[in-house]
Amino acid sequence: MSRSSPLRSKDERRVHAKPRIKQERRSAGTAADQPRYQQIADELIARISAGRYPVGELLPTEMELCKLYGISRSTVREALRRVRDAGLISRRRRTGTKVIAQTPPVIYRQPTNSIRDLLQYADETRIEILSEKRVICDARLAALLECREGHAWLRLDSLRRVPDDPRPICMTTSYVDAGLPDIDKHLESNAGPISAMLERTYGIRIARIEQSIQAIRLGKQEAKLLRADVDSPALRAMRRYYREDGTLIELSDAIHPGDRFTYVTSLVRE
Amino acid sequence: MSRSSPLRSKDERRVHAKPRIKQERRSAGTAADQPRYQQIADELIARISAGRYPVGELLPTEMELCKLYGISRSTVREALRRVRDAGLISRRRRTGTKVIAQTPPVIYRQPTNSIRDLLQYADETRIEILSEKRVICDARLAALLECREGHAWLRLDSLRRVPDDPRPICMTTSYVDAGLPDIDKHLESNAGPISAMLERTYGIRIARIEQSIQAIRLGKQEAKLLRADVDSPALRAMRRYYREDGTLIELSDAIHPGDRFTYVTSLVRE
DNA sequence: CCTAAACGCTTGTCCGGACAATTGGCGAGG
DNA sequence: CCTCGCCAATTGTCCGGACAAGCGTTTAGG
Repeated sequence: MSRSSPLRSKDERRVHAKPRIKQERRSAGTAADQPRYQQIADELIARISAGRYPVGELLPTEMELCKLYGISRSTVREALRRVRDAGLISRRRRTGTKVIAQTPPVIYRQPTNSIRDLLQYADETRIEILSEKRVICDARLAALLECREGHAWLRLDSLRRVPDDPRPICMTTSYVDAGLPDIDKHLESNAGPISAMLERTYGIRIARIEQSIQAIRLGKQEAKLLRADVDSPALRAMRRYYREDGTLIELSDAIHPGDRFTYVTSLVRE
Repeated sequence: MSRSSPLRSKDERRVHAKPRIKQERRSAGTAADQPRYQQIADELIARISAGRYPVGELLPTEMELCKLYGISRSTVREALRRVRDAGLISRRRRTGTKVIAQTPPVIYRQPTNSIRDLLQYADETRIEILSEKRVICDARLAALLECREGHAWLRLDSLRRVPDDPRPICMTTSYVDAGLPDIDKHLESNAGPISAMLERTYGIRIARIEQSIQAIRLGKQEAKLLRADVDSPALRAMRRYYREDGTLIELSDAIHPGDRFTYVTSLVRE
């Protein structure tokens, strides 16, 4: 591909050239009934994938690609946009277009439309608040909540039930930053996930959630609260909710009896 | 906003108008030091969010937006592209631009760059195959593997260890479709995740993964294999791997002793 | 009344051009 | 030798125009 196809003459360009090109492609058997920019994008992706443009190197500049393929800069840019959206290149003014990956990164998306989905509580579950109190971090709690000693949090203990079953499906200990105004009142009147309430009420944007799931053995008190057997297995899901700036805004620690709860996720490839 | 600002005159347009606009915005305190298309996109999103353009209704056509904001069609299209990428509108020729959602869907993405991340096995773990045999589905297995009775699968039992610890971190039972040519040989010589091998070797594209996690009690045999206590809690992670057409291509059922494994996920808001 | 062709509206594709913003690199001056 | 300012290269933004493609709608014909 070292030959540089010359720019088409003005007359050729004046009439929309795409149909002619498509005809060519069709007759050549390539059968690319796609817009030109998509063809270019596919070709660039193929070349990167083949190592023709190695990772770390620069792609030809936009103008060079224009000449190379005999197309306008808009079309080149549209193609490069696709390649960029595929995660293969990054672009910077003056520097140019750098190849950053050889193959599109495999990304599985968790189609979580709400934090509700993450928590997997059906709408009909109900929450029963056991206690709500203000706590000041000692060293241990400060480590858990990633703050300095002395910081104040609101601790909420609760049970969650489904209708018509006296046995709770989980017990949860939640910590919310006590610095939020009227947070105690809002917590009491809140029905759904705390994180959703925080977003709604305070305009906080939860940018990241870290979740860790573990199998544990139920202790005596937990078993009693959950109406389960002592030493029976349980699922412990600890979730940390972070703001955009990386500060922790909420932590919840939920314990589910093993026979009453299964955590299900679905990952869809992008 | 019923007044239709007239298109700027040719002279005004000849000199790039953006700086002037930015100046206006700045002096107005709106402080939108952003490209024009982004401003338009933000405004459209705000209006949709406010119900000014209700869900199900049509947005003004591109040409109408051109006149409304006094900008070119390219800029309008760039703005609409953003709004579409935000998931608020869908566009169709002749029909126009339809509002399909009032607020951007909250999407948390699990930045899983490989199935390795999902499995959370560090690179240094090693697999020890216990047995590998061909099985024919009876009714129970057919239900588990979502196939008809009589279908053949390859069943693989294995342990996974970290170096310098005789206690395995998990035992896994995997089922792979036996219809794949030479699958038994490929399984034996395979080191990493089976799903990755399937993609590599057979060009299979795994489109979806369903994962369910549960807390269970270790049985006698499992405890012995895992060198853990009988009745101690364990995490059971069952994963089903599906192809594009929805057929199951692999199932793996992993059991981790509760004290040796924590399942961690990180969700990042888009 | 029904069907099919023609029409025209709206988005999609592509062009060529102009200037802005950013930034790596070079050269002048200290 | 180092620093600062200028230059030039490259991508970003925006314009105006032309035609294509797809598809409701209308209309002509049966």
